[in-house]
Amino acid sequence: MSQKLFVSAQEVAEKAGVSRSAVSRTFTSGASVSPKTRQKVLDAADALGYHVNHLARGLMRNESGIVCLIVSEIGTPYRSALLRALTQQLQNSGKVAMLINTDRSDGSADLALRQAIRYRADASIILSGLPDKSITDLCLKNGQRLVLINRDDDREGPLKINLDDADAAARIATAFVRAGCRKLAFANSQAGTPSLMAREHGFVAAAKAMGLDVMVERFGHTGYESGRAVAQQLLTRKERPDAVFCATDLLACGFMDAARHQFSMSVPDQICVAGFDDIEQASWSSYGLTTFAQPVDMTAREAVSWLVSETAESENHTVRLHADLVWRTSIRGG
Amino acid sequence: MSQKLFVSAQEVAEKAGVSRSAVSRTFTSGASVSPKTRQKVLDAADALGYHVNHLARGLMRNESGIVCLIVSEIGTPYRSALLRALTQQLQNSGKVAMLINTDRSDGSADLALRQAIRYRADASIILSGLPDKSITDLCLKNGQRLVLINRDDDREGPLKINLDDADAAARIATAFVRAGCRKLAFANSQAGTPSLMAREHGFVAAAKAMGLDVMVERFGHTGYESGRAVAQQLLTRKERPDAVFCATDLLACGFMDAARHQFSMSVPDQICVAGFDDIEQASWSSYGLTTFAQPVDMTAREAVSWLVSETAESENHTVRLHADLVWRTSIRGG
DNA sequence: GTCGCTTTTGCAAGCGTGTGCAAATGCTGC
DNA sequence: GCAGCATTTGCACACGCTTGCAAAAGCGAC
Repeated sequence: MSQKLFVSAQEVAEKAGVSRSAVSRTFTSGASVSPKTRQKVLDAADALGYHVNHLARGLMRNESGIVCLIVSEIGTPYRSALLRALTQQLQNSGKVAMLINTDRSDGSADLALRQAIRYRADASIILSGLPDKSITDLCLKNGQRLVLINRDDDREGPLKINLDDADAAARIATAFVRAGCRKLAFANSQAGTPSLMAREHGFVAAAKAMGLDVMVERFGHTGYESGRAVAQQLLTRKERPDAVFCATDLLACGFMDAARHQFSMSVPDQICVAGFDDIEQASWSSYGLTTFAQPVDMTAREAVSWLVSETAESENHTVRLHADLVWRTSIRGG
Repeated sequence: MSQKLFVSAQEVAEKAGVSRSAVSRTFTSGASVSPKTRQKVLDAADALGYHVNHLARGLMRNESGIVCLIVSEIGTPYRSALLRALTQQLQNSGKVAMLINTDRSDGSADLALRQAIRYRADASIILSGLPDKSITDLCLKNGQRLVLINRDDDREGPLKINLDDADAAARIATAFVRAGCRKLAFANSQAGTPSLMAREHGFVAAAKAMGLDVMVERFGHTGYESGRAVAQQLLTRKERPDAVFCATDLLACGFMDAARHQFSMSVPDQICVAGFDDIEQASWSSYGLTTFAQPVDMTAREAVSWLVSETAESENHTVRLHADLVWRTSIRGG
C-alpha cells in the first residue's frame, strides 16, 4: 500500500488554526460551532482532501451506519430487484449496505451474521436462509436489529415482513375456475420455504373448498429449469391439468416454455398458467404471465423505516403486505 | 438502542485470566501465543459471545477489509450475475462487499466513491458510471485500489477489465453473412458506454470490410423495452434488415418479441438475431438466442485476485478477456 | 467597566484494537 | 542448580474520532 496515509482531523485542525474538536464538530450535525471557524475548517478540509473516518466514528458512537443484507441467489430476477430497492432506501436514510452472499454451504447464513456482528452492523436484513437461533439471539442482545423477509419464523424481536400468500392462492384458484378449468395443478420447488409452502397449501385448500383436487408436483430448486421439469411430470400424466399455479414466476416461465415448445400446447387455450413475483420477464410478450406482484418497494420501505426508527424495540412486529394480482394473457377470460 | 454494549477484548481477558494482548493475539493470525492460553481465551470468548471489532481493527491496521461495489441497474440479469460472482470471490478472499447503488442522479457515482473513502474501503470496483477524475485520484492517492469493469478509460493506476468486443462483433458479422444475410442492422441503446460503442463500431467496420452497409438504430437505455422500440424503427423501414446484432441480450429479447408477436416474423427464417452477455433468459427456449458469453466468473476472479495481491501497484494494468460465442437457434445454419 | 448570560472553544478522557519492546517464562544441556 | 536460548506475556502507546466539562469569548444592559 501507499506510504501516504489518509489525512486526519489533526492535520486539518493545524492547517485551519483551530483545535481538533472544532473540525470534529464541523462534521457532526447538530454540534455547536461558529460559522467563521466552520468555514475555516471546511476550506482546510477541502484543500487537504479530508474525509471523516467512519470506522473511528462508528467506534465512538457505537453505531456504524452499516446494514447487512444477507441473501442467496443474487442473480435471480426477484432477489436482485429487492436488492435494488433495499440499497436505494438504505442510502436515502444515510445507511450503507454490506452485501453477504450465502450461496455456498448451509452454515453460511450463520457465518454471514457473524461477519455482520464483527463490523458492528446496526442491523441485518435476511432475504434467505434461516440462521441459527443462537446467532440471532446474539444479534438482538447486542442491540442489532433484524428483519426477516418472507422467512416466517417464531422468534421474538425481529421485524417480519410477509405476504398474504394464502389469500393470493385462493384468488387465483377462483380465477382458474371462472375460466372454466377443473383439473388444477400446483408447481413447486423442493426448497420448502414458508412462503412457497403457504402458496401451495392455500391453493390446495381453496380448491378443496370448491370441491376440486389439486395435482401437486415439486422439483429441485426454484428456477426456470425446475419449471420445465415439473411440466414434464405434469404433462405426461394420463390426465393433463388444464390450469397450473406456479409458486414462482421463474417456475412459470419454465413451465410455459416446456408446455408450448415441447408439448405443443397453447397457453391459455389448452392450459392456464399463473405465477408469483411479477418479475420483469413475466411482462415480456413471450410470456404475458398473469401473476402476483411482490411489493418490493413497499417491502424495502417498511424494512428500512423500521430499522432507522428510534422506538420500535423488542415488540413483536409483523408486517403483512398485499400482493396485487397482475392480469395478463396466460389465463382465459378476465 | 440497547444499553448492553458489545463485549470487548478486555472482558474476555478478565474472564480468561490473561492480559488483553493475549486475546488480541489469539484472534490475529500469525501471532505468538501458547496453545494453553489460546484455548483459555477461546473458551472465554465463546462463553461471552465475543467477536473482534473489525471497525477498531481496521482503524489500527489501516486496512478495513471492505471492498466497495459501485453499480447501477442492480436488477438487471447481467449486472446481478456479476454481482453474485464478485461477492462470492470477495468472501473467498476474506473481504466483505459494500454495495453502492448509483441509479439515482448523475453525481451519485462520486457520492458513492466518497462513501467508500469514508469507510476506508481497501478498494472499489466500478461496474457502471464514470466517476469524476478528482475522486478517483483521491482514491488512488490514499492507497485505495480501483477496478473498472467494461469502463474503458485512460486513467493510470486502476485495473481495467475489458472484453474483445470488436472481435466478437466481427465474428457475428461473418456468421450473418454465412447464413446468407445481406441486409445487416445493429440495435443499440443511447447509453453510449465504451463497450456498447465498441460492439457497434466493430460490427459496422467488419460489415464494411465485406462490402456491406449497416442500419444502426439507437434508443433509450439498455433494456427490453428499448429492444422493442428499435424493432419498431427497423421493421417499419421500406427495406427490412434480415439480420440484427443487438448490443445486449435484453435488447435482443425485446427485439425478438416485437419481431415475432408484433410483426409476425419468424426467427431465424426471416430474420437472424444475435445478442451479447448470455444472460439466463437467452437460453430459455422462447428465445434460444445466439450470443456472446460474458465471462463473469473469470472477471470476478481477475478483479479480486488483483485486489488482494501484494504487488501490482501503479503499473498500468489492463486485462482483456475473451467472450465465447454461444450458438443457439436465432441464426440460420451453423 | 462590570455583571449576567449565551455561545464557542479547547482539553482530555475515552472507544476497542494491534504491536514494539522488555520482562518473564519455559526448555535444554551441562 | 545454572547458563543460554527461544518462546510467551504484559505494559503502554498509537489509531482517528466524539463528547462532557470547564474555561474563554461574545454580547447586551446597566
